[in-house]
Amino acid sequence: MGRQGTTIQDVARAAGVAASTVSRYLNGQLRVSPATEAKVVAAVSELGYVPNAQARNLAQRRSGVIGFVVPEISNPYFGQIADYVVEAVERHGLLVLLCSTRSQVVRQSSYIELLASGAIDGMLYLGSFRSNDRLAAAIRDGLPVVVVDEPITGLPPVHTVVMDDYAGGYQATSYLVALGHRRIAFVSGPAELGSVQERYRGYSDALRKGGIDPAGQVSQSGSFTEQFGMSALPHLLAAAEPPTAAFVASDYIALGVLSAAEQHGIRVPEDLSIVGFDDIRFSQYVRPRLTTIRSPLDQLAQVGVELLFEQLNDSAAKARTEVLPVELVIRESAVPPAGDAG
Amino acid sequence: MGRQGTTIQDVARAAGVAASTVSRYLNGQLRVSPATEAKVVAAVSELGYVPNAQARNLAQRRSGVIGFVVPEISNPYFGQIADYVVEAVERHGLLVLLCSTRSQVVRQSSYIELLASGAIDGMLYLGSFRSNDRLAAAIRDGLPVVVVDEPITGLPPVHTVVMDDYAGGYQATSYLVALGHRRIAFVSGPAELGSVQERYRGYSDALRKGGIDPAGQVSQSGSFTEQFGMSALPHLLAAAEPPTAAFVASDYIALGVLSAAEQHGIRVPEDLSIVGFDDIRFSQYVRPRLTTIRSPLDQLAQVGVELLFEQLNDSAAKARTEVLPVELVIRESAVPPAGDAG
DNA sequence: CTAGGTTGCGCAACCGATTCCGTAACTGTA
DNA sequence: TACAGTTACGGAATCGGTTGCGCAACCTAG
Repeated sequence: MGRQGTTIQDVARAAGVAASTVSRYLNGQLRVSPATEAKVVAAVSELGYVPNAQARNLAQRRSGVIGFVVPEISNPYFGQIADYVVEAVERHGLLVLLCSTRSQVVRQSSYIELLASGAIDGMLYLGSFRSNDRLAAAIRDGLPVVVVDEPITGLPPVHTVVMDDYAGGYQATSYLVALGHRRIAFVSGPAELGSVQERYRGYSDALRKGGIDPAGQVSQSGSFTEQFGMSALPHLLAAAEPPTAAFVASDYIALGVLSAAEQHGIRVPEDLSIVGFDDIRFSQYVRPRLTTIRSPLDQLAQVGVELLFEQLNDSAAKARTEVLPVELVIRESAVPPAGDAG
Repeated sequence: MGRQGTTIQDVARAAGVAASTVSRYLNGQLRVSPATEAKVVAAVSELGYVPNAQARNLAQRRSGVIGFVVPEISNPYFGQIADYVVEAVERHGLLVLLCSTRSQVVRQSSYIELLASGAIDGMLYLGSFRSNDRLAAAIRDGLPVVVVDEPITGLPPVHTVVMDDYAGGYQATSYLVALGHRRIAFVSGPAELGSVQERYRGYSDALRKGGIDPAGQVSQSGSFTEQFGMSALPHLLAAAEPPTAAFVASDYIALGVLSAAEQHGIRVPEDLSIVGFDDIRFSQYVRPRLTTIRSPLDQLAQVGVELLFEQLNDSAAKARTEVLPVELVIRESAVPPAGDAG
């Protein structure tokens, strides 16, 4: 596999031709005589020659590989996006290298540096931090980059693809308001994230539209984990007037809330209605099945990859932002409040 | 970021020294005079120099990167392993590049070739096929490889880490037998996989130990998906004497079975007891909570990485196989059969 | 039969680092 | 003061490919 040093020179020697001939023939840039072709083919297969990708990349200044940086590949939400990205990129004939930074800035920077220093032709970036200097530097140096799912600040203009978090928040909350709820909690991930803020804006606007003051509602923000969901529920219950519904802007958190509710003897949806966000794969397997906002992960990946290739082909393309529509999926976890005809 | 050609030569020129001096200084292999140091440091930071990884790898014949090839990164089971691998490798100071082949042989080969041709120092491989020629070739060429989770045939001797699938099958089935079940179905993934076969062996032996003939039981094999689980349930019910329990050797499949059971009006565990396999993150959020076999993913990753570094440090180390113990986790999805005192 | 245009292929420079080898300047000892 | 032993650094080869340029040998047309 090229590791033990079967080089193009070895092949050339074995075939009795020049290395340049082997190279050009292998890259289809040269028609050779049948005799030469036979000798080269024989030498290649006999020696088991595979070109060294590093050397090729170095000489060609391209690699045929796209990098995708992601906070935590074990999170199925990101994992799903990753596979969609892989699929979309491979349709273009390139390969994808995935980097899981496990949400550590220092790792993020290491991986960005690794990828940006010649290993890839372009990068998709999904970050869980507001900004990243290394990323900014890579973009300034001309690396084609598309930011997906979570907007990043402090960057040169860059293609961006995000979900319509505002609309999602608005739809979810409007639905609860329409069911008759007046005390609707907001539970979500890190408050500093742009996506969380947008969901909250949507939530607030929907509340106001229904004549409800957002300021009077209980609101919790933490991390996108079941654990946080479990710890958030008691805070909701502790309110003077506990909410009858919650917009839990992440299905993972919602899973935790569901689990904690059962432990606390709170029935969902009878005592507490819940609308989630993302429609992860498992939302339809929990009981009650989760009413949630569906984020189009496949589109996120596809559009992101398209924008990246656009940039690859025309590096002067000016940066733009695509906002993907989301959709309310009605299942069983939200109903009219108790004592209400709905 | 090295993309627009800030080379070590540029730095050398700006600092008024030779490229070799810059290189040695940057790699800490040379003490330089304070004056030189100052000039180099200034030049590096002013030009924003970052070494080209390809060139470095080429010259050093090492990359500081480990590759991990996985069938489907969107599958949280694999995603979880991936993050554990990343963590373990990073403790050694190296980085990890992930490749999701989406279970296609041709992709697998592409990625193996990409990685093996100089991009990485070693590889962890998790395959969903019985064998892979490219992998075999890479190993023969001296690439350090550790096979994890699923044994692969047709390979040169290679370090391998797997779960104790046999013991898992045995424990799960013994538990059901002990509860009083006599008709216990077996449902699992691709029959050609070694892990599935081992689980079946454990299942059969436990049955025989309980005086039950495995041949008389209904058995279904398909893919590791919820969909397959949903389609498998009707086949169990169609039997002349439907089973009162099922050993579903994958939690994903079990989720599907659970879902289908509800649609068919079958109560779990009252009408049908279920024991799963893997203890995925969501097994505790479904209702009933899944009784299952816990696979130690963290250990799988750790041991795999240790074996890999062992090989990296001593390429003559002889291949060995580690089998990791699994554990029965008792929750709610399995109870004694109806009309039985237990 | 020769001028001009292919076709097939080799030579050598180059991609951007690392590293072996060598040398000038400096330091310490006799 | 001369000599050996550092110390600081430069030159050039090398890693394994790609590619611009050039040159025979062959083919076609006049």
